[in-house]
Amino acid sequence: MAQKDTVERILDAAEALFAERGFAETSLRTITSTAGVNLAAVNYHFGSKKTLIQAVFVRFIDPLVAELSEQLDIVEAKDQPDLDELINILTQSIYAVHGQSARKISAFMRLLGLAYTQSQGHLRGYLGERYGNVFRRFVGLLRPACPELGDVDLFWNTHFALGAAVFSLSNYEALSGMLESDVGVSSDMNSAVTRLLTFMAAGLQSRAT
Amino acid sequence: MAQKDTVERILDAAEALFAERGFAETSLRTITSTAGVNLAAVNYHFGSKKTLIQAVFVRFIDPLVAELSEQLDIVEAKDQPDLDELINILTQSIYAVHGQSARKISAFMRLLGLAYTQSQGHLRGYLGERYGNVFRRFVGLLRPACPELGDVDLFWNTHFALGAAVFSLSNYEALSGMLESDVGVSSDMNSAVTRLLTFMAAGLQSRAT
DNA sequence: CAGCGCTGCAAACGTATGTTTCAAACAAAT
DNA sequence: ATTTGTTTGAAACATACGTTTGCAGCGCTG
Repeated sequence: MAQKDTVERILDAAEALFAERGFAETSLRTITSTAGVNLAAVNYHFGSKKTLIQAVFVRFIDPLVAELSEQLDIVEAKDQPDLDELINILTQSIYAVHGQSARKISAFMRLLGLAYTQSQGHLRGYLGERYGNVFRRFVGLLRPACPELGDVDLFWNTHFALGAAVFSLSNYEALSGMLESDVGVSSDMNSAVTRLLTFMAAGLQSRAT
Repeated sequence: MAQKDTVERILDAAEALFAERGFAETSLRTITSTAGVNLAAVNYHFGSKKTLIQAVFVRFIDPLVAELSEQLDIVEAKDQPDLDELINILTQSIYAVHGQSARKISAFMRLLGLAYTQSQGHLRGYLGERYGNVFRRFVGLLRPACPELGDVDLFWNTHFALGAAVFSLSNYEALSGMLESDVGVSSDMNSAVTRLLTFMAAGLQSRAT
């Protein structure tokens, strides 16, 4: 075929549109006309809108956890990695799979945030079941890297850090606009990510008194 | 009237439903039937769904910003407050206005998150115009409390911290469920908030090398 | 009492949504 | 070349949405 497969074109369009507007705000007609395919193609190939949403997530998370899992294999064979190494592994896995462009990373984070907030249960449960073990493996390596933290501290700090990343990067465009108008400084995403990683590392090691 | 005013009942229902499902996922019919009022009442009293959304935000942010502004008046008259004091002022203002129940705080944070993510421009612009000055006042006090940070560091760290708070508290119910099933520890929101504040304080003072 | 402004109600309007249908086009295999 | 299974296409379906309408009830004021 001269042009990409219908299934992939639908997934491409849906991924971009979901990221920028959310699930409910994105109609199948918008998706199919953006993708240049017939309306019925979604229900033919995916069954329903709900399963299309799941397919979008599977396609964009699967390679990431595969990459991350490989990196964890490598690092587990060596000495216990420290916190910076672990954060670096996570960051580099994301870059390796999804690239470094601000738009791509922003969309990635927005979808991640949607998985937590916009799901009426079905999506979060599905993703937790599918990717929970890799996540737990990562936390398992995180534990000895933060020796003074208990399991509860570690759990919360991890999600605080996740929240900082999801929120700031998924709204990166709006925030960098604010930065420009309020502080008068233009920003590039690389430096924002660097600051974010510093913030996360500092926060992750903190412990309530 | 024996029961609350129609306008208030609509706002109550809309606030709760928006918080738990988002804007697009909440229909006017659901709102009005939850509130026990007629469908047309929304358009009669508020004009449209869009302006109802704005009204919900105004009602729940206005008292908070007023309280916070008062506290900033008090603290500005004294010596320069340190970081912990400033964070404490913010936390106590939220508690003072919205109470400390997990459900209320969770709804508060979820709405705050929606204002950033789900707005197609109209809401974020509206809120920025209405509350921007108080926010800038707070950041102005934050600056001397973090003397080694430049304006750009401060801007990003502030939003990282905001993200950590919004993400973790708006998903508090789901996260505490995960904590219970994964770590086997039941959690109360107060201790989670304590940990969050520690995380935020540590992250806020961090600086990229 | 008559008139007026405000609120509540049931019903309808027009539009957009997700989904289904069924025939046509296509590719691959016999 | 014909058949078979798969994929597209245009159209329709049923439902849900935000909004508007017209009327009935109410408490006022003159």
